[in-house]
Amino acid sequence: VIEKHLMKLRARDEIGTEEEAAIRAAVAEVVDYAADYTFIHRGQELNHSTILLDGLACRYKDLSDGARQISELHIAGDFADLHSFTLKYLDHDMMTLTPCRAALFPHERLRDITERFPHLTRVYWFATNLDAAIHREWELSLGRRSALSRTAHLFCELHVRLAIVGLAGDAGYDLALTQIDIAECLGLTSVHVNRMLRELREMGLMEFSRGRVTLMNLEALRDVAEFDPTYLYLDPRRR
Amino acid sequence: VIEKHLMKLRARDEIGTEEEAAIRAAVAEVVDYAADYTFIHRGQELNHSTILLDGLACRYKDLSDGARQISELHIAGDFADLHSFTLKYLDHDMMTLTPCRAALFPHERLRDITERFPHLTRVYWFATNLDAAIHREWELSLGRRSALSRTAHLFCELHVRLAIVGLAGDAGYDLALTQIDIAECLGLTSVHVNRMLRELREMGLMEFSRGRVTLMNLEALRDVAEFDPTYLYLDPRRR
DNA sequence: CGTCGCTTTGACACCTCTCAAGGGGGGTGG
DNA sequence: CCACCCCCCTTGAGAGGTGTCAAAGCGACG
Repeated sequence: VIEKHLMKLRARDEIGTEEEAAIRAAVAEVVDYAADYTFIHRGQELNHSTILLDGLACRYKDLSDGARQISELHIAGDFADLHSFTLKYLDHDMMTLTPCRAALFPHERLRDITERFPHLTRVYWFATNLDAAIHREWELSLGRRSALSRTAHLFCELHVRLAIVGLAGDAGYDLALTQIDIAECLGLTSVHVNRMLRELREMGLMEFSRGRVTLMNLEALRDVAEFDPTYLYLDPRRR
Repeated sequence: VIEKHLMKLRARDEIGTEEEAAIRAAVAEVVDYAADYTFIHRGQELNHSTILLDGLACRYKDLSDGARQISELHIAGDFADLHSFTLKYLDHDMMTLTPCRAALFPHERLRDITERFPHLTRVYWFATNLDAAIHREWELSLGRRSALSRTAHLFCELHVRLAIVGLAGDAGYDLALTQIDIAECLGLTSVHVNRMLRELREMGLMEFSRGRVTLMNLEALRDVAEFDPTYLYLDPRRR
């Protein structure tokens, strides 16, 4: 069930067979969530972490006027809340955006892994640091990129991340998000996201329609976004 | 030399005497950097991490037109680039904003710690997750808070973080930043930061002048910022 | 005591938001 | 099977928040 998770880990480091066995053994339960279901509430005490097997989920925070900011999107294979292992409770909510299947990983077994597998511990530590790197890139987008560039950047990031787990090709990828969801990632309104998508389409770069992203000119799209995949750490110089 | 670092760790967890000794023993060297010195370049291979002993530093990324976004500020006691231990190279630059003193921590000794001290390993893993939590809060600021609220929020965060290491009191704190630096944290121009600071001053909330923050009405400032310190994880429910 | 960088202020431009209205598609119930 | 309905998408017009440009003031340092 966790093949995509292993694909993601192996894109950055080697995972031995004993380590793989330990990961597989740590899965306690597989659960299904409906779309738009908040499966972790801020402040809630947690004793397990969640690997996303299928579907799209996100971390988000909001303000008193209801404005919501998604701080990261999660795709199949992501350890969506691995950080809860050391944090014990989260500062944000986690929500599904589409129907999702997930594997639950008790913290107790993670702790076991940290005491028996130092290398695997570093691999998982790395995974949470990768989430932080994505946060930093989004801070750059939110703070300094124009709405058009920021929109292009999100689709470039998802293209790379989905390709790692076999869910994207050169032509494009499926992405069951609404323009409202995208607006909440980008710090824009859905009205403006709509205008930016139209502009990207009229520029001949990409199209997003009915849950499908069609890449018409990836290179030009990356230029608009100033997309540099360094922050996704696919160049494994480690160990 | 690392007293502030220990204060920061102990604000969130217990550190035993053996662990403290291991930390002290891991410091290889103490160095001084001038202000505005980029001490880590993106992509550069790293074999040590840096604890900030004194001064202010930051992580930043920039775009081709020169626009710069600071993704996190670091104060005395912070392990500024602990994440480089698992990442091996960084996706961003690190720069001093004031003259700084720093302790260098070879990755080799950190690896040693991860193999001998599972609890301390989790403490340091937690520390990198805390940085990610700060990134998420900044994403919320950059994406959804107004310029005024965002400005207020930064000063609330620094007040809490500096107080943990004994560098802030109820009256205020020293902060040797320029309005340009603040603008680069907030995704604004320095001109607009200046206007927001004037507004906060005229509202009787706080004043920032010549490297000194004076808190005139902290409660009201926090209201404007919608500041909730949960994301700084000062409520230790763990272990 | 001059210089250079930072701060402060004003006027104006522009990017993105707000508000509003109509269109479309898929699911659900009759 | 059809019709309705509810989201979501799309587009336009106008408002407003923040950026740009410019100039003067201030302060620290050599």
